[in-house]
Amino acid sequence: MNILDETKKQIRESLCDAVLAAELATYEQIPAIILETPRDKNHGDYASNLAMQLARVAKKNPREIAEEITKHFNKEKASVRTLEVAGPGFINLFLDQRFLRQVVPTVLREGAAYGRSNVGGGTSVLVEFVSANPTGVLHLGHARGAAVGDSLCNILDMAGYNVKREYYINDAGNQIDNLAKSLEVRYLQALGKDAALPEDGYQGQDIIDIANDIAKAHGEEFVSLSEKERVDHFQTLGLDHLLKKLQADLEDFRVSFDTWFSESSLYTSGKVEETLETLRSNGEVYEKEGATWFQSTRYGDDKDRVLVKNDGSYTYLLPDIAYHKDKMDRGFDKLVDLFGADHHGYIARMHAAIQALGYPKAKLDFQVGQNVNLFKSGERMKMSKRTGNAVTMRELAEEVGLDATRFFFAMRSVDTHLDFDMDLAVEESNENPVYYVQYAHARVSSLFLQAEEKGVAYDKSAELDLALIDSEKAYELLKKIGEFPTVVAGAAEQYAQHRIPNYLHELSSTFHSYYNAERIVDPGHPGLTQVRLALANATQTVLRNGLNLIGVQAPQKM
RNA sequence: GUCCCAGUAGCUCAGCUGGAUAGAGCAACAGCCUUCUAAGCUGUAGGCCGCAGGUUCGAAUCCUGCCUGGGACGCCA
Repeated sequence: MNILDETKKQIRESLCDAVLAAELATYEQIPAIILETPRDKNHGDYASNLAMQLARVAKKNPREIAEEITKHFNKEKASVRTLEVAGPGFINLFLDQRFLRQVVPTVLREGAAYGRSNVGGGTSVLVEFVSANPTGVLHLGHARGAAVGDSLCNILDMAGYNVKREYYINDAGNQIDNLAKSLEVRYLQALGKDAALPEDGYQGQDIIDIANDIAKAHGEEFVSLSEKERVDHFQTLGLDHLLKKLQADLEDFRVSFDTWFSESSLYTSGKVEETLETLRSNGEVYEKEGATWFQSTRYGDDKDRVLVKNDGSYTYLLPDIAYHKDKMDRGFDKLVDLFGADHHGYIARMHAAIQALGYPKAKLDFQVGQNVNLFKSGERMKMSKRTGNAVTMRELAEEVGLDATRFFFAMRSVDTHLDFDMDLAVEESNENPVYYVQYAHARVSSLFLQAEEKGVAYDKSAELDLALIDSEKAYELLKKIGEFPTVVAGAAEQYAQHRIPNYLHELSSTFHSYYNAERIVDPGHPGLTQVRLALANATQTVLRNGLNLIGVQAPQKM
């Protein structure tokens, strides 16, 4: 429990007590008390609309009610300095801000753990994200998914959820066969033999590179194998290579997964069959026109879906259902799927599927990342996987910088379309908000150096005279720092990772303002210097903790 | 035609599940460095919150209908 939340809770209780004392309503009649943070400082630190909500019950006008509540309110207990009745009946509460000073020792004590809360209550969550087809390159959309998903997981973790990250590998089906065949052809070509790429084969240079490597290492070793053996072999080799590359790309993007789940393992373990049988015995499927259909319309889908085609093979949906069944059976309290807008039609059918299997719909949440458009030299870059023309995740990070890329993706709500202007990000990089936040962090480090040079080095174990903190700017900063755990908790509950960058920007702004208003390192006043450095240190800790959540570095120097 | 997302300052976006005079960054304008990092600070200007109804004490926020832009609607994945 953090200081701000505790104070708010205390205020709510005091308001409740005041209503009862004034005999305005019974306990049962009192609604959930909402404390707003007014935009305008003249309206206090918090404002409550309680009087307006009680107008009906008490049969009095809201202003009158507000006056009554104010009269019976216990100010000392709730750290409230004054109360005012304003507007149509708002009760504005002005805090005795001195309680905020406790934020400093709290942050210094908790350090990297400051911001943790237990709103998650240990709920286990499996977040699946990226899950790009291994035969393609990670492009912009995946970069967004990777940045958002990873940030979200970090946030969930800090808010007391038990998080696991998973990548679902589509290593079964046509695309992989195709990969194997393409690789085989390139291998034969590398050996100077005559072979033609299948019509829908993979054109990419990476396939050629892999084939050349294999040819170099193994020579003609595989030529004598039967075609089937050869293709199988190339499938394993190719996949292995692609996965390693994928993993490396993601690691370099500061994203790592707890599990890499193989689609083909669902076939070998018999889980695909098993899922189909379960659906069948639950009476959720029927046969029509030689195919097997899942009656997803029962659960609100637009139309029924084919699971087994009339040639006997499975559609992508069946293994995907089996995959979600497997995830459910692994005992997670919650599953989160994060993917691109092009798969949004998938939501209804997957929700239908898990219900048909007997799991509650609410256990599976979806986050849909809207499209990313890349602009370069004022022109929109067309995305194309096949021609290899798209800007890849790696290229983007290299050109723009990893910190800026991650911050940029994290700062936008996932469900908005995103225009990524590379020229702006590269050429005018100092205008990127990430630098503003990092600068605040580096500035604090610089303060410590200054203090040392001037003989008033920051002493972490020094006794702090917190009473020396007593300015409006300092209180604003303290309040902002105090909000951090609540911001993290809210971001977790709403899957709103973008609130973290926004918060960090606000915190930085508050700090820069404080920095300009008060001289922190002042050799003439060692005690004051210590307190102010402690406040700066607390700020820096929060900046660092927040940047960690979104995978951005916190530099000591810029 | 159906479904999803978006529409808020010139541009890019916030707006904490319904609150008071709608915010930030960039761009524009005016100030602030012999003193801790000017990648900073202070101030000014800039708005029919797509449009029209509805719900109520109160709507950018919730409901309905339209308009515009993006995406999805396969026995592809």
